[in-house]
Amino acid sequence: MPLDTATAAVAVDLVALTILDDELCVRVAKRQTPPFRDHWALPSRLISEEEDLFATAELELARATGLAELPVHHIEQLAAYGDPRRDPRGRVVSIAYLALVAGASTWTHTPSRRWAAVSDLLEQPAAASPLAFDHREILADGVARTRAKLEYTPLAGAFCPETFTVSELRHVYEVVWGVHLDPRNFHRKATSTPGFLAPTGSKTTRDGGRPAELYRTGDALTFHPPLTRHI
Amino acid sequence: MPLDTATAAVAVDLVALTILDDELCVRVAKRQTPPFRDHWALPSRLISEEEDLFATAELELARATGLAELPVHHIEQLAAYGDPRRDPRGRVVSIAYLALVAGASTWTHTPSRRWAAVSDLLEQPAAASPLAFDHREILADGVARTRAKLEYTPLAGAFCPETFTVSELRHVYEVVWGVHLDPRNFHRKATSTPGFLAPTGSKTTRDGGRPAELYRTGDALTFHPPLTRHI
DNA sequence: GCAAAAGTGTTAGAATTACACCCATGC
DNA sequence: GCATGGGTGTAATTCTAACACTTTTGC
Repeated sequence: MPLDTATAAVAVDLVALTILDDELCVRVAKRQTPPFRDHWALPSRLISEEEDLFATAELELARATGLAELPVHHIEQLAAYGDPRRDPRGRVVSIAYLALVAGASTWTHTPSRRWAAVSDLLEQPAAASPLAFDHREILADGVARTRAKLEYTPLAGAFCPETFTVSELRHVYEVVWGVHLDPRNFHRKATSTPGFLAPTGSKTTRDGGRPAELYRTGDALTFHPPLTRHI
Repeated sequence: MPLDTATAAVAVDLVALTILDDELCVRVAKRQTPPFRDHWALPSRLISEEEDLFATAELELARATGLAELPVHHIEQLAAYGDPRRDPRGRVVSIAYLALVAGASTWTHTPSRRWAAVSDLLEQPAAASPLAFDHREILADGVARTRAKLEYTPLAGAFCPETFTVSELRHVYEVVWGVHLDPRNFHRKATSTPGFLAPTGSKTTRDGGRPAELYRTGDALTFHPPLTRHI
């Protein structure tokens, strides 16, 4: 089996999500060159000889967000996309990574890079998508994965600063799932699920009203029974 | 961005699972050539110019099982593996696919291809694994995915023939999860969860005792609340 | 009849849901 | 005081878990 046959360009594409102004947003870059010139695209980089896929995704996250220091974040592999015609220039297999980041803000916006509302990008049918290549499908997969994992993992904390209140965490769920959750029942569920939250002992009044306990993300990988987003 | 830079060999690796003699088994092939000569390896094929990743996995499943006609099965993408040193011959990025198949049997065994018990392959520590490359890790990921998806999808049916009884389905859960389930509660849960089972109207006595209803896999993609494997 | 597996009923406990209600701060 | 959000109590309902019991076949 000679290894110089059947090669392809291999890229890492990034679905970097954050929450901005009560909206789930994704980092996109405007394409400067054909194909899909002036369309928005997910941040992407070809793999180098030394880096593994995960490291490549970390590097691209740092570059794409344009922040000197990466904020709290979570990265995991999403899926591989390898349709022979997904890039008109040739065979490109992309490994998509899903990143959830906190601390994004609109002042990282430039004419060619921004946080775009996911709902705006996905509402168009695939044929009229403002996104280049198959990036609409990749984004949809990333959003679906995120919605699902909030049910049974403490991942929502990745959208919050280092320490956060139960309401701030609930707000993440409400934005990502697009639902309203009962604050009292959510509080009880979050604080009583082992490994969901780690108490810090501090409090804050930044949300107004009575001071709220501050937590860190807990160490559970998954929990049972899960939270439910189904009514 | 010239596309002829940074290419890699791209392969599809297959974690094909089945249930044989009350054991979860995976299809493996003995390597005839270095590296890892005489080790077992997951079925694998380099992508061709025309096929997409899913089609490549289907082709490899047909080849690896050696069956003229593929039995009932389910295939989904598992993950991509791209460590630069995972193959000593050069950079190979593998997209692993997970296949669950029914109707496997020991008469497809040859000296170089067989269904091997997953427990035997995973019980050794990684350093002493009988599996080549990073295939132990890929197999472990595939088994973990399978165990998880049995909780909230009707996927267990993919291990059964076209039509099957509730006990046969329960047997799949017991083997894959390595637990004992109460037949009466399982029966109630399976038959009352919408989309889990589709009645056929037929019965069978092949398991002995009172005739049992035969079902097909239902059309639900996921269900809530899930089955639980936690005690 | 007897063994074996299918399937139903029942009950205690756990989890979810929908609220009423009190608490601690800023103004 | 009063508005605001934080947090606890509680009762109705639903889900789970354990197991007694009945049904329908083969032998």
